[in-house]
Amino acid sequence: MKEMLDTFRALADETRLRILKLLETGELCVCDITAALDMVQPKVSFHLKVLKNAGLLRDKKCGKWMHYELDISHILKRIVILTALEGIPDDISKKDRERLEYFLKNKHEGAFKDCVAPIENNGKGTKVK
Amino acid sequence: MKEMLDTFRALADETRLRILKLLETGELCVCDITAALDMVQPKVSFHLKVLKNAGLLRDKKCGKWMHYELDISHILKRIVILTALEGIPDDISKKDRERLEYFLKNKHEGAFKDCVAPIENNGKGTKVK
DNA sequence: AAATCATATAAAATTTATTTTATATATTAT
DNA sequence: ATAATATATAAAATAAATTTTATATGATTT
Repeated sequence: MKEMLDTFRALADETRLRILKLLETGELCVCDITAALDMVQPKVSFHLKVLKNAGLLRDKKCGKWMHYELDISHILKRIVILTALEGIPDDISKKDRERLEYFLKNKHEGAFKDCVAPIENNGKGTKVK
Repeated sequence: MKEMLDTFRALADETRLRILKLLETGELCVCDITAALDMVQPKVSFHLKVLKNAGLLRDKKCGKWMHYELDISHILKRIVILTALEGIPDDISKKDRERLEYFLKNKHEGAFKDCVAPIENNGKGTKVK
């Protein structure tokens, strides 16, 4: 039951649903998401951590950036995620995506160049070194 | 998004998942659920209200009893409910059901005799008279 | 090597959710 | 009519989650 609860708790927040929606089309770094949602960075990091601990996201280090992406390894989680994404109306997620596109245009080049292997998630929010 | 969030928030609680699991096999009154979960009645009423406001339950008055049952009218909700129920391990829900069976055996007869039509749910927790 | 950038985390402040306790209302039983 | 039962709700107490603010760490650029 614990894992189930973590999943539902992770999905029970507007900010986190918006993050999942943004990641629908592929991985993004924290600053991308921060720009898209127009929020302060520690807040975004907090929510990313909740999603990661629930097993809904995976992260990987890319130079000084940390990339996050959906983890749809379990069919159960996938159903829940898709159900969640289905319910997000266009007017909110559209604005998020517009801010993201604008940010990406002005973003310094050289990003994405030296990504390392995904960091394993031990389910407790602490990285395995 | 509001409705989606209400649904996930409603599912993000162990007590409420246990209630949904109990209602899987049919409607029950508040005292049945209270006995099964071994909790105080106002607590159970509180959680029933959360579930009802999220549109996951319907209620109907049966004499002095108030019966609650799953509302699986929307396919989306149904998927989420089923996903939730799937994840509840047997050892917890089995105990709940044992207490329920015991309570039902000793319950005064005459229940279920004069149920009235389901009370309409306006989505805000207040009954439509 | 110093400055800058991206991110995480810790602590405090705030908000939201849950639980408890007491009580009110309606229904049924005596 | 009175007592007992089933439930809801309100208020207070408690607990949990979120947000803010400040700061630390590691990577990159200059």
